[in-house]
Amino acid sequence: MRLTLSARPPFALRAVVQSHGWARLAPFSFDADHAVLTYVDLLRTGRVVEMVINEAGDGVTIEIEGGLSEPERSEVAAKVSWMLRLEQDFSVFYDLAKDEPKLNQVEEQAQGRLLRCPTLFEDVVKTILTTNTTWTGTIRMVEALVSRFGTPLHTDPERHAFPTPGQLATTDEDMLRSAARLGYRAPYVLELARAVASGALDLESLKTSESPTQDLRKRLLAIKGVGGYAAANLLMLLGRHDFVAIDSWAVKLVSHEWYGGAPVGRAEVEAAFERWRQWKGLAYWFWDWSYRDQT
DNA sequence: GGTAGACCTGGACGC
DNA sequence: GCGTCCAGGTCTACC
Repeated sequence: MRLTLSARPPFALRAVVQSHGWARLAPFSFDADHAVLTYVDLLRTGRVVEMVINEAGDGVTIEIEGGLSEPERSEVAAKVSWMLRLEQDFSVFYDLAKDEPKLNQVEEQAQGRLLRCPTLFEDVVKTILTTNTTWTGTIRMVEALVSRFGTPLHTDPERHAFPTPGQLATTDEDMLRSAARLGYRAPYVLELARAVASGALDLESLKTSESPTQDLRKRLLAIKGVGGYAAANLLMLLGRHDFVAIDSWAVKLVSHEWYGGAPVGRAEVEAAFERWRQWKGLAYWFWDWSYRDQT
């Protein structure tokens, strides 16, 4: 079965996929040669499907093996639209970026959309697994979580959907430490999964919340394992770009760009992008750091 | 509000 | 092959 979805222009699937590393984390995969994004998902009906997403016309097509019921079609369309931010409008950011040489490429290259997972739960777990580790460590931990706890794809049992909060809630800390090698992050992921599974934490409601960004930030910071860096990243995924996700790399880049390599702190990173106000997160994200491979 | 130390893993390095 | 050191954010305890 094939679904077709249109996107608000400008749109480029490759730009969304390459916006950050999520496409390299299971159950995503990306065929760079053919620009095909795939994602294995557990639908509400209990069926596991592989979404094969291609750019086509002014949007994307989604191919799924076999037929889909009408509720399943609606669910797939809504999830892909959310994951790729097909409807998001970046025109204000593009107008601001036109006069900045380090950002004037963003509209032409259709940058602005950041790939995200279908649930905020999955985005939060993955973000926690990016903290205090290397990128290869994150890939390894996510792969272990998915393969060990996720529901397998019927047509390819080697591939699995991302585990639901309920699936993770029934495990224990020792299992997360030994089977997925999450280390000290294990209790954070377990506590989050149990809170969401029990209904004590309605994480998904944040996706449509109209609360001020500061309020959303406070709610994210209340999650164990989510600090300033993780909260800023998650706000970006929620479409709120008011904060820069300051990690050691951000500090290094800002030091090199504005301070001649001298040591700087969080305040200097914030100050460097202050003029971009509600777009400062995106301005940092898509700043032309082309010299960085030399740093 | 600011700071120090612990948390855990894997990679780099020296022997 | 083994041991040591280090990088990576967040939490807790303490001032």
